[in-house]
Amino acid sequence: MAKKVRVRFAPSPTGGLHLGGVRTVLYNYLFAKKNGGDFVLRIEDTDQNRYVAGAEQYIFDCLQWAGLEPDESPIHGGPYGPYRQSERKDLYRQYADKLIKDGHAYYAFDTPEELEKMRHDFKNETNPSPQYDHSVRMKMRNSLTIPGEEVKKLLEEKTRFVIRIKMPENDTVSFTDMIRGDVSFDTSVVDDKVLLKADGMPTYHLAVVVDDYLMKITHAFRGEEWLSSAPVHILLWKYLFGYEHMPAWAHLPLILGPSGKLSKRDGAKYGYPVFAMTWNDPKTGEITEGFREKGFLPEAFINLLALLGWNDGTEQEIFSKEELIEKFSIERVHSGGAKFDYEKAKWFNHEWIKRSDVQSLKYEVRKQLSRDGDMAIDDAFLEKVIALVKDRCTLLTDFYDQSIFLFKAPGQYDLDAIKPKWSAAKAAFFEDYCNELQNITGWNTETLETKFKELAAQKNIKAGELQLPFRIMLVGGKFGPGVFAIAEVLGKEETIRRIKHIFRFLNS
RNA sequence: GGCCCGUUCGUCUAAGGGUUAGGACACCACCCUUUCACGGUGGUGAUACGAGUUCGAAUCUCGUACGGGCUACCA
Repeated sequence: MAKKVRVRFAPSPTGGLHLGGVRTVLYNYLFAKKNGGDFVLRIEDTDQNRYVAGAEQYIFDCLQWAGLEPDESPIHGGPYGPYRQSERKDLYRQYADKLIKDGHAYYAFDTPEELEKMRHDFKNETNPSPQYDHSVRMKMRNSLTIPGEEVKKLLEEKTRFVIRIKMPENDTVSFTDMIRGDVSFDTSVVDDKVLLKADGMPTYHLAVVVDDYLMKITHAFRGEEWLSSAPVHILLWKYLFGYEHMPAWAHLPLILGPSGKLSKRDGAKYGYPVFAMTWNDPKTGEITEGFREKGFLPEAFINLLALLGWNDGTEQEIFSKEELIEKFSIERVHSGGAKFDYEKAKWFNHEWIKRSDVQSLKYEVRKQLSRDGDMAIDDAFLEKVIALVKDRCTLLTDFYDQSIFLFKAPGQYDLDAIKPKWSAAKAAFFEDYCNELQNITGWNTETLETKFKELAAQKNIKAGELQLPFRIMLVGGKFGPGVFAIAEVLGKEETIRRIKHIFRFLNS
């Protein structure tokens, strides 16, 4: 009777959702789907000070865009709600009380000033950042040092207090991480973490354990930055609910920027996006461009994230979401941190655009083309265009530059590319070619090319020398798909019009 | 400083005692194409260092170095 797999992603709504966050979501999601389990989204908004309006909705939107929607969440609902920790506030106190009753936690009345003084007084060469731990707790103002009667009085007077865990002194806490294997900590070196804050809100440490228990979470995946505080959580599980209910842990390697952990703060400065979608910070007014707006396909985004630290053991690199669900295994996640490589990320996107069918790209491409004002675009025509240029687009945004000339005549022409070699003979060629085009039967790439080459041979001009001028006439510059294919899509009337239009410049 | 985690081409990684250490991105060359890409072929390029265990170590052990994370009434 194996328990039903239940996993959760528990972000705090403080800003944009970065690469590492989405990858954590992805691994949770894949693991849940693979094992027929549930994926829950829980909002960890216990810090009023860092709360940012709109961030929660933004996270939902990111998950929706990425196609990683949870089964249970504040908006989807579910049997274990509420899914916002701020709305669960009253739940946590009883667990903190139980810890106190059992001697695993205590009240601490120290003011911020007193804490600061402690850190200052105990600071020295060998201990640059003193902690509130077994070595100092007996020198502080808490229920361990203050007589019971007095503690009672302080509580009755509503003196501000926090509840701290009382870390055992000479114990070893160990657990097996699904990615790293056995990890152990000496409890003497971890501090007496605050579990319940003065405002009555739990800290992450208490909340994560209580909620994982209440929500029947079976597997807990989170970033490696949590590894150091794992002993606190393990102990809390032992004191409160027993190891038999504890989820299996997996601490995911970090995704690194050029120097260290990818930070939410310095998004723009790397030269590539770090957020899934553009984040507009209401506090600073700062706008940080996301992968979606940069022109990434959600399928590609997920694919590249999955492969950042995981592979299926074969040489396959392009995976659909369905394939990922089928092949994913947490044990194959690499344990080392991965530096993010934007070039490779773009390659994934390029591969996905190339493999996407025309239909599925229509919506996005239409959006790109309407960048500078809405355009009436014929559906069938759009399909032809996409088929013609998609292989040369790395980002969705490339569709504009690669194909806008098919919708409106070029704004400028690279005449310098042809003028030096222009001649009366060439001018005559194009004049005759126009006449032939007028009467051509079967307007397609092959016919256009055949006629072009026949005429060139007739006039004794190398066809190659005429192709560049032709390209400039149709495209405006030295880029784009094959000229004859372009002419085919452009159609007879427009092709002739463009040849004649630029013809005038060249003959003058 | 302390604790924890990590370390294979520039980057992401494969290889879980025996391989000419494989692939991908990027880079370079050639081919294709008289545009630019795509594509094709080939190339440069790595087991951090030092000990040990072993017939044999990228792989196991220890030490060193380096990198990262944590060290808040933030998550």
